[in-house]
Amino acid sequence: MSPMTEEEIILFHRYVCEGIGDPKRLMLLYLVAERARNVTELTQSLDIAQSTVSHHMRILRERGLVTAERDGTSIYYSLSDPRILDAIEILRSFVADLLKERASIVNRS
Amino acid sequence: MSPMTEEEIILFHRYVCEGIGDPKRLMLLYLVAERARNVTELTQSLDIAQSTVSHHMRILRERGLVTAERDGTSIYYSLSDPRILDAIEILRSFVADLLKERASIVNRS
DNA sequence: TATATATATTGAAATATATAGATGTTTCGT
DNA sequence: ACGAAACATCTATATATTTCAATATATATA
Repeated sequence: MSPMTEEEIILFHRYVCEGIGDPKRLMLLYLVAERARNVTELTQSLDIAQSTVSHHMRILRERGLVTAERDGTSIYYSLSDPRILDAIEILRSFVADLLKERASIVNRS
Repeated sequence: MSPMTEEEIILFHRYVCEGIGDPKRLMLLYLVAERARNVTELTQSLDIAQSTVSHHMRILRERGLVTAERDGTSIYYSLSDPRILDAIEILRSFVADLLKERASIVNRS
């Protein structure tokens, strides 16, 4: 739990935070974490333009969060490392508790 | 590890991703995770305008990532939940491995 | 109550990001 | 080699975000 240097922070931000820094990309990460999916499938799941999906997948790929594998004309994306979802799940439990807490504060008034 | 609904993704993004979505805020999180610090201390540590620190702390506070406690004219911020750093540390190890791997690929050429 | 200190808020400028449409590239089948 | 399908890239636009300076607010002290 040693503090990050400023340089490490910059890298961490670029690789991880920018990666998960958009709701659409989070959904894409969950979709490819479930199983490898190609761009067409992802486009259909999210109801956004194909070029937008490609753009997001490029960001995820450049940052090492997903891996791409070609099969014919399709490109299948997968989650590159289980730790990504592990961490997201921890934060997810935090948010769940936080929202519960905030809801109870509202109801108490 | 159940998939998030779209609504949960939106909330998760708002609370966590937007929170850690800036390098300066990441540094601020690490600083207040170490020990409670007031705005003046944080401003000196980061070499940015005081109003900018206040702005970032507001974002962290609104999203429940830090808690604020007044002591006289000062306001001391602390990390609100250890899980936040736990998750960041997991992702940090992922990024460390990723960079090692990419460095070795570069050197191999 | 007046002054100083600490923090928050507002407003404006610069920068970054998401998105879609159009077009380019790659691969496969014919 | 040609056409179709899948994906990537480019360009432009709309929107969001970061930042600082100026100002406001809150607290303590003389």
